[in-house]
Amino acid sequence: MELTPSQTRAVKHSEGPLLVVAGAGTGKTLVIIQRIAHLISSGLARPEEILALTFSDKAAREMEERLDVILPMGRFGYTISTFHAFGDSVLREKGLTIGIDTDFRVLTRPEQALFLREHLFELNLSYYRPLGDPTRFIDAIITLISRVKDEDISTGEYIRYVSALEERLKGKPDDEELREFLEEQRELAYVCRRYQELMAEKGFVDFGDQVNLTLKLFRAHPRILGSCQERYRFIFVDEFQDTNYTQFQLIRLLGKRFRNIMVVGDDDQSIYKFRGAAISNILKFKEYYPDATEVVLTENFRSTQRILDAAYRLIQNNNPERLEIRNNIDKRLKSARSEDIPILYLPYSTVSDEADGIASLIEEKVSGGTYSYSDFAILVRANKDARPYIRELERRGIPFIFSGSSGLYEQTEVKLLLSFLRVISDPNDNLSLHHLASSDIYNISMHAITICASMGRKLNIPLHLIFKNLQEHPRTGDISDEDKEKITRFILETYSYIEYSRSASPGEILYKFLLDSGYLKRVSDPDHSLSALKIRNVARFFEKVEDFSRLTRYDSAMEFARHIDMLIEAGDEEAVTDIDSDEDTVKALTVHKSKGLEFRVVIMPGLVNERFPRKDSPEKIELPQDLIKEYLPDPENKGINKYHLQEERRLFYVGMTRARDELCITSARDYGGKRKKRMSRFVSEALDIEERIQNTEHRSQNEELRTRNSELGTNLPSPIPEDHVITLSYNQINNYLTCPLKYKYSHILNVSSLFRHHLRVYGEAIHKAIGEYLKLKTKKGHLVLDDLIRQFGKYCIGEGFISKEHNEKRLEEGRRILTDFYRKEEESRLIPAYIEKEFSFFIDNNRIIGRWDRVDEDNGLIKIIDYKSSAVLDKNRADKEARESLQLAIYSLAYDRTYKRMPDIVELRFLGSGITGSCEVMAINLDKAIKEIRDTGDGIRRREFPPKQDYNSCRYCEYVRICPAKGQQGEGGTIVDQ
DNA sequence: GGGACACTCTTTTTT
DNA sequence: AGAGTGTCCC
Repeated sequence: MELTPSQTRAVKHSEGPLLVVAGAGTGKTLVIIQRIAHLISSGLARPEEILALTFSDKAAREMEERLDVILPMGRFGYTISTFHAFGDSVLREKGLTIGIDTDFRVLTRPEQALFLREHLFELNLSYYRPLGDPTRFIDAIITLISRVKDEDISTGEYIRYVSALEERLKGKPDDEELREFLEEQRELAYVCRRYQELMAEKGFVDFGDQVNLTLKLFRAHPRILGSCQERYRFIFVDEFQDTNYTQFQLIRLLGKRFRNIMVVGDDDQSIYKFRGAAISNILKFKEYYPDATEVVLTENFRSTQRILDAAYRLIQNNNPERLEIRNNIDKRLKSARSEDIPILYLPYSTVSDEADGIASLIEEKVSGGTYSYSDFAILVRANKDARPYIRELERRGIPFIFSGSSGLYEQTEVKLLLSFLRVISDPNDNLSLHHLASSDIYNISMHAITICASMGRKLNIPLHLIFKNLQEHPRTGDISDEDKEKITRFILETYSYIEYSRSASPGEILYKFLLDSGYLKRVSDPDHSLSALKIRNVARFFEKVEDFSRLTRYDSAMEFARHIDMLIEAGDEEAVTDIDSDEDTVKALTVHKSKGLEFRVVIMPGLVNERFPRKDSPEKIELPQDLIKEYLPDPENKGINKYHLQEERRLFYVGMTRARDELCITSARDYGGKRKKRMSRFVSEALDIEERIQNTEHRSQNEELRTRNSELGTNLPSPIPEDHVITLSYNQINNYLTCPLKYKYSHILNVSSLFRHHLRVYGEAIHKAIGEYLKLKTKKGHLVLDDLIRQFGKYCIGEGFISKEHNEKRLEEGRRILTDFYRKEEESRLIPAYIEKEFSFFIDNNRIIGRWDRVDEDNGLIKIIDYKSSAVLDKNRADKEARESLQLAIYSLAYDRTYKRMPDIVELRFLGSGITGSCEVMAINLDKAIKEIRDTGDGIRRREFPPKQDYNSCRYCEYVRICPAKGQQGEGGTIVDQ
């Protein structure tokens, strides 16, 4: 290929620092490769003097391959690798010099989380380890640790920073805010240090270390550094705008001797701030290297001029913090192509119209003959934004690949294998047993399982034992002979797998299971259109099994089941499909993933406010500004998320410049929420008004009625009649409102796990203890503090706690709370009217049952009290909770119906903090509560249990692991099997 | 112009 | 669950 004059200038550059500002599609990798080839073939450099650094393995591989092509015999000796791989090799070779076990293992992020969790109580934490939810900050802490390493901050530095804060506080001891900040920072600084020590002890290293420790090593050992400097005479960095502070320090150090540093990048394509990228590296490169040669590449070989102009118009809005301004250069891209196709902007009224319009557009263009499916890419801001468009493609049978980064563990076939493994390693795991029994492998009817499950729940016996001793239990008459047979077979097989698992590896057991059950065969049925995908998913899962086998000494199913569960809980994610497919399919992917790729037609949907640009969400734990060495332009101007908006704009820029021929951007007003969405500001920044107005004519004709909801109406069992009484507790109502499907699992199918969460164990123990005390009090008796605490201690133990230390800390906390409680109660001479008194009343034909923790009567005022073991710290918030509590509303209604008068006051007593939230009963919205009760009753009568896939509903739901609604929205081409 | 309230979103990804 | 933003009403 012929090089342009500026490309040639970069390629022929001989020595000294070189900055190549290479806009999108201007051949930046080509320039690196050509220059390397040039240096080698002209004898200016020997191959082993070349060090080229990239970010991803893929980029390194590609560069190597391309270099191979043009340098057939110079193959050997040069180093092309990622920053991490380079650091890794240095550490393995020389790590001993800074006390690193060179046989270290690199922990992935979820492994780090697990590691931290394991050692959580060896860390001196309080604020960042709340006892009610000790693991809450683990992710945030790991992010912080990684940020610290990206910013080249040593633990010593961090601790010195904390000392400085201490000094500052001494100056103004009344500054509470500063004190609090100091305490938090102190915890964090010491966690960073302790983490590092613990990792070193175990011979672990994390990704951040691979670069950071290498830098540390070079700094500590000038001789090693010197020999590396001597060796790598020419250094190349691709995608320089994505380097973080530490990486740049490493490059500077390595290149100090010869200063032959060539960096290639585009400030307008810096989109990885969230993982530490320091755009200032490229912006300030010329300040670090004033003598640097600068080459600007603006000849674009990819897109039409229209697209480039629009992108340029957009990105101008990031001025003046751009190289174009700072270095006074012209970055306007010039197209090497002559086609002129208008950019489409299509505004729709609803998402389904939008999805429809996009699918139609693709179909039309493909049937027009000039395009094939693989020419199209749908670029979204976030993975989940892709859902509606993918669903429409799927509905129409348009082949597509969605390159999500997660989802493997949510696939039906993988979930089943997980359940199988859990059952094998712990047959008492009722949830998984239930899932496995009802799967289409064993196909036992829901009816039969439900009978057994209720029996198990009542007798508090694990489900598998009910299955095993079916005859011994009374109500089994209701189970058909066919089901009985299936159950017998199921339990026999399960026990035999358990037996087998004593001697076999998890891989072997899984394999046997897949063969024996015929599942593999069924899934590989060629008539089944999804078979290939499912097999791939199963295969991927097997890879995970093998990884485990390779890395652990205990290669048993039980270990594996525990390990993988913890990994998943720690946030391990595996993708379902691969974007690198040659098949003729439409590609759907995030803009981030699209970086470096190109497509003939790029479609960017969902361009509305709050989606693109997305609003800023700062890190949960932020690194203090004072510790950041990276240059932050104009730190004054920070708050108004200007940087964030700029980064989003660059992201949009990257998306637009992926298009070769056509760019189509779309938006809708209605995305399902109550509020109508406004068009993204980026649309107007990219297109001028005329273009937009012209495009406004373009609307989807397809306003047909969507009949999606009708799916719900079909095939439902007959409803429970109106006149039939159903009984509900607050807990049931609450569950139904959280998620109807959760209600079904818990109260109809009776799937319950024997596992009790630590918060429940603790809460119940507190309740039992104070209940005991108060009951005695009403009987004019007295329970002494020691006994109160003893009562509590008896119940506050269990497997649910993170560790023994966690349990002990909770016991301590409970003792403190109870002592407080005791003291207050002893002071008060008020005798409760009722303790744990039961009630029941009707709303229509819904019988509501429950019990009041406590009712007081004081000077004719009736007060209903409910105890909470949690800690709400703010009185206002506590009052608000009391006002909005469905539970208290129900309790008030119950009191009114029972005693024909309303209570006067209701209270939530948060024992954890000693704060009481109270409100007059008048302030409670009873109508709302009644409506919620009615809705629940109606839904249950209609037997409607649709999953409510809510962020929060699912986050803390114990059924997520087996819930069929998770991961079934058509991602990766999977459909719902129902 | 401000306070109360309603609504909406809780990414992006590599090593 | 919690924070941030938009809207409505005075």
